[in-house]
Amino acid sequence: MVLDRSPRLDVVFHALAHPARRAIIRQLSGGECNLSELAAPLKMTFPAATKHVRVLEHARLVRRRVAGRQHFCRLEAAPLKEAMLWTESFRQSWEARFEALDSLLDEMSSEEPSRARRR
Amino acid sequence: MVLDRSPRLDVVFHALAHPARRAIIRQLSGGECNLSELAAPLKMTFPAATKHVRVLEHARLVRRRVAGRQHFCRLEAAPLKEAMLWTESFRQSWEARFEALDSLLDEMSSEEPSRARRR
DNA sequence: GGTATAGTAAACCACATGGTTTTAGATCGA
DNA sequence: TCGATCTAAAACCATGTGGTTTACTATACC
Repeated sequence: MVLDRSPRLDVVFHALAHPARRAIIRQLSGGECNLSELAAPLKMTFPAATKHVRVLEHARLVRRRVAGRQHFCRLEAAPLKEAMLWTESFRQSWEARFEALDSLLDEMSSEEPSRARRR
Repeated sequence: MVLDRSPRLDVVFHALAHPARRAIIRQLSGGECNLSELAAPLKMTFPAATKHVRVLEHARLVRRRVAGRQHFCRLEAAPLKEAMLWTESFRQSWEARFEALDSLLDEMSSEEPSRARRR
């Protein structure tokens, strides 16, 4: 059972609530990147971008590996899974309204992984 | 395809990032409630609680129906579905790390709806 | 009509968030 | 060693968030 009163869910959902952080997650889903690579596509200064990475780390959605002067980041799926479980816990009571979800997910699953990427 | 740069995802994830608002959603998953019923279990003043309801309305997660002096609220599944679709868009690239999710979801689906409620 | 009830609105407060600029430190390569 | 590169850290600022108290409006009930 996933509890509503969960500080972890607080920070995970908050981390997902900013487009720049979702873009970072999207980019990291293609593989490890260092901070400069992550900051480059974002329309903000480097310090601002690294602050967003810190928020993602705090939510344990991103893990950092230091190699010399470069800091490589990679995704961590577990917290996202926890967030999905919370959402999924309503499936029973919302079954009728969720009826179209399964077919949509099936569509996406049948797509090529590369087609599922954006930009 | 679900875009990272989506104001709707911003407000939906932000709405989900507070335990009081998740508790409201949880309560509404059991059926329509008026504002007093929603505010009662929350450890805050009534105006604070109704502000949270407004945030949920702004995210279109909650719809309001006015009947006399009472305002009844009910859940709206669509935005939550959109949030789940964004998360699901990583399933392909994270397949290995998501491997345990399906079985967990199956477990939950086999539970009674009433057992899936909390508190 | 008068009173209790359901909810709104506004003013206010402390603190968090998201951004900037500037300064500084560590490491790599020539 | 020296300069370029990668990142951190700090100070600062505007705005947003989450909460309160107080005052008000509108509806229901006796």
